[in-house]
Amino acid sequence: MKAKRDAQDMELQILSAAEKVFIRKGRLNATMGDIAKEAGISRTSLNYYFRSKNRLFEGILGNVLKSMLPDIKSVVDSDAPMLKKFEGIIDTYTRALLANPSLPRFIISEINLDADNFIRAVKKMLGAENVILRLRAQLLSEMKKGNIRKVPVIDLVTAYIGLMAFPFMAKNLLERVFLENKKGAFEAYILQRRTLILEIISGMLEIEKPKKRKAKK
Amino acid sequence: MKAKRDAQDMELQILSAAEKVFIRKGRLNATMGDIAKEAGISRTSLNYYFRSKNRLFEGILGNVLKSMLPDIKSVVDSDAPMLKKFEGIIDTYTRALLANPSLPRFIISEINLDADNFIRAVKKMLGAENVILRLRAQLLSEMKKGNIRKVPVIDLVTAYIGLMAFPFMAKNLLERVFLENKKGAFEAYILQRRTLILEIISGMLEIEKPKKRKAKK
DNA sequence: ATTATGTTTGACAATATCGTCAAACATGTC
DNA sequence: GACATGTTTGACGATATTGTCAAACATAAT
Repeated sequence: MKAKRDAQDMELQILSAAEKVFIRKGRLNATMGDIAKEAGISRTSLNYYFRSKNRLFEGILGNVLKSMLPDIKSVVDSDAPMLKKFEGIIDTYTRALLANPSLPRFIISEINLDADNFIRAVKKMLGAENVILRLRAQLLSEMKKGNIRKVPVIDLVTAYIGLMAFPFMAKNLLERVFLENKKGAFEAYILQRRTLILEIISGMLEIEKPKKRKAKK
Repeated sequence: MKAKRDAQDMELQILSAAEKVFIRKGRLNATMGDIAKEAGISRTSLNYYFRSKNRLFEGILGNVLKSMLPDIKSVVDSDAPMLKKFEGIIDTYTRALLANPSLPRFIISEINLDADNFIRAVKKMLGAENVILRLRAQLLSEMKKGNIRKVPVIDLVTAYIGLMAFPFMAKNLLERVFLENKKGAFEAYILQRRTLILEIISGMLEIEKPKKRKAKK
């Protein structure tokens, strides 16, 4: 028979192209033509490998989630203090997002198209040894021990992701309004920003009482 | 002639419907059919009022930006201390976003479709008495006076908007993962969250030195 | 009632995209 | 070389969307 090797290569090539296009334009806006062009084949040939757009999307969803969940195992499972872990996590995600700046937008778009499917896929990806759950358990344990302040996990999650992801979603705006369209300025800002994020997370977890502030009814 | 009244009403009705649909589904994904249905008229009739989808979109862009820039003039121009102002701004935006939860997603989508047009439209909307610039000037002045810490404005902007907008973009996810799909839980969380955001912004602006933290090369 | 003006609609052509098919093509195997 | 198997492509029909037109409709002024 013909080169089975080539076929596998082509599949990978297509998946890679599809990943790029899907992430860049979103599931609905990306067309099979776009993907075929990106992969350097005809649209019909693309359909030969993946009978439909949905099939193709299913095919890449796992890969995309993998880049969304970079490897933070070693950090989480280390015995460094919690804040050191966050430093490592922030570093890892910063690198992952710089390599894939459209990822946050893609994920938000997917969450709003089909949240259930998204959650299912993430759970499947995390598998049995769920790093996120482990991190959560560590946080709760440290809170109980009084080593860090008791903060609702949802607050940590929304603060961390919001701070981390927002600049990427608004990249085009930030570059124009604050960074004078200078090449490399965005990456520099993102790298520099790690300190800010870490400080904010630290502030949330610090054991000292929050400043006096009257609750608002 | 025929009722000019009705025509104006219909235009408003259409603009309102278009606003809803555009914000909900984004500019590209919203179809003229969707909007016509939402407005309760035929698609052809919609084309009678707005010759094309782009015209219609231009028509609503101003309105949308208005809800994106709620009235914070009274707060900014008051002589309250800076942190009090932020409290007011956070309150105002919380209300605006709860009334329009899809707005952040829409804006991010627009920024990525045509950032220049977006910026142009915002500037036009803000006009001569640009509240945002005034707030910025106040911030810089207070920093100079030493009343608040010297923080790059871009850091304040990305932190504030990221913290403010992210939960709305991930609403579907948060409701499922953290809020057990309880009705009203999201709104309650958002309201409660104002305190967290204010604390973080306060932390950024507080005059005391940032905690010891070695810069990362 | 007739007319003029403004409004609504169904039908149409143009375009874009999707998924399928049969035919052409390439490359190993005999 | 002939065949079989895997790959690529052009062409097609189906569907969705857009913008336009002429015809139907409604209402106010005469």
